[in-house]
Amino acid sequence: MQYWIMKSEPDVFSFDDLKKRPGQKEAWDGVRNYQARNFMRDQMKVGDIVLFYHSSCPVPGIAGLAKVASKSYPDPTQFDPKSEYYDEKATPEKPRWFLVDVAYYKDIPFISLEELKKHKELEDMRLLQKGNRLSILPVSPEEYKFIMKL
DNA sequence: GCCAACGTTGGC
DNA sequence: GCCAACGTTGGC
Repeated sequence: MQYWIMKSEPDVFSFDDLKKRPGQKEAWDGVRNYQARNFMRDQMKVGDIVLFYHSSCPVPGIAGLAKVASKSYPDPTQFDPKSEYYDEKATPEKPRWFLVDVAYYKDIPFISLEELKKHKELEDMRLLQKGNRLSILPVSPEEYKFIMKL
């Protein structure tokens, strides 16, 4: 079992939005970065815990907990010419982009980025590294435990 | 295979 | 809206 951070812009899709979805579940589509794709395709397992992170907003931070709710499968938006995520080089026979379903797991008090930065124990977190732009990142068990005690 | 140009991310 | 960081693209 692994831990992850998945970023989303709350204006586009927030943790509350996830809770309101049918089955409180959503396909994490639109990821178009190979490293992030590889995490979903190769490493995520059903039941992995996801820190749902709000980015590009007035107060960035961890908004709640979710779980990986499916194995990885091809992102259907890559085949849809009308989608903004359409990829003309992808075919159903040779899909390029993969995703997993993510399901609501648990409410926690909001933990801001500012708060995370205060703790020496978290200074090596990939999320906090300078220049990090990946929308999906692994979180170590130690980091997860520490964050849950904040 | 190099690398410059360009685009995107995301905090501030 | 700015800008640093970094990924991707495409010419050579």
